[in-house]
Amino acid sequence: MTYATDSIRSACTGQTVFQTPLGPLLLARTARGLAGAWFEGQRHHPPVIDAPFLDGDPLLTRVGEQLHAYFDGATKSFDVPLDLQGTPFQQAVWQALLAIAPGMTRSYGEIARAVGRPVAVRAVGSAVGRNPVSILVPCHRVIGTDGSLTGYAGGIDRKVALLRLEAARSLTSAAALQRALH
Amino acid sequence: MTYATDSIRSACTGQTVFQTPLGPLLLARTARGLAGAWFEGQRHHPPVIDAPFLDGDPLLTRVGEQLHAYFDGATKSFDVPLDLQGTPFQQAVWQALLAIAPGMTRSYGEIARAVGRPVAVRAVGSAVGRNPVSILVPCHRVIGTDGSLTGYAGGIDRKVALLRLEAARSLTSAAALQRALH
DNA sequence: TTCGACATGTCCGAAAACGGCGAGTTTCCT
DNA sequence: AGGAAACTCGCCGTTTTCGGACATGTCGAA
Repeated sequence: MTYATDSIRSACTGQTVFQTPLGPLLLARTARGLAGAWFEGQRHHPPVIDAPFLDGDPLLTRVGEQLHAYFDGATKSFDVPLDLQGTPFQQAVWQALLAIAPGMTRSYGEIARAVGRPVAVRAVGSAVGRNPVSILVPCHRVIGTDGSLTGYAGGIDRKVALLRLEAARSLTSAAALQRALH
Repeated sequence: MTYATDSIRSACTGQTVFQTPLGPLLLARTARGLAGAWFEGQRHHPPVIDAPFLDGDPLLTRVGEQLHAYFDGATKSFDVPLDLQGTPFQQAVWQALLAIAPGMTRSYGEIARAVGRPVAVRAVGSAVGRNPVSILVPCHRVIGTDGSLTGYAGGIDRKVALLRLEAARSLTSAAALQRALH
């Protein structure tokens, strides 16, 4: 059975679209928490979510508010229950992402070591790329060891924008930004 | 005793040939309705029909008119009494075919489930292939689950032509056409 | 009577392909 | 000499693809 993609599609109980400065963001929830946040046209974006569009859903509304504050620069952290659907390995990786503080970055190798699979670097790359909840699970804070941005399911441009927004100040990310901006 | 073929051959009271854009179509009737419509050289085409060739038969004439309208794109549905000779299983399958609306397609598995024999998929394939009344009983609207056209007693080309004529718009049939046309 | 051939679909295991990497080497510039 | 870019290759979880086995009704041929 296919883990993430299919199980998300069927488990969701509601969805809505939130407008961000980086384009529309599709939010999807399950009974237990936020399960998806994909940019329009994002890679690995589920084609369809089998769930009704909700306008006044408390959880989704709260996510919207926090996203608003985030893009305003008022805050950099989120506080909503997440329901991340994925394989055990993916879960571990995504949890590791949640431990990266705003303004900081980690390399794929560091994440690999953090989850106890020091050599599974490339697999970490895959898992990071399949993060179902953009922004809140900060997959954009993972960059190459040499500081290159390497990739982002929503497009490198959005990755740059998010890192700039968080005013990343660590040495590596400074170098990364420099590279990304030429 | 052999079911369909023989019983059709002997029960028929008249026949005629109708010219279509896809080649000559042999029409055969019984006392109760249209019993056969085979393309030239079609698989399972009865070698000979023991019935006189009729020119002015009301039923056959009516079928001809409706076929004319069908190939002109003026209509996609037919309204003539059918007398389908076959086993109970075949009857059930052919009835299921009649329930497929023009422009839609079904998979062999869906038909199998529709007749209450979810695992008799392969038998459904046989039964569909032995449909005695081409076009009016829309066996051309049955395709593989993966969208492949798989087969047609009158030749895949004719199946493609019929589906195109009906401007099938469902996703599966779109994929099917794409495959068929390479 | 028996047997084989069909206009398929599902399930399962195996194998191959595919990445949001990184370390090491080579190449090609000052 | 140095050092940055280009290239190679191994790493690994996940996904996709592929092949085989099985189930089913009917008909024609041995």
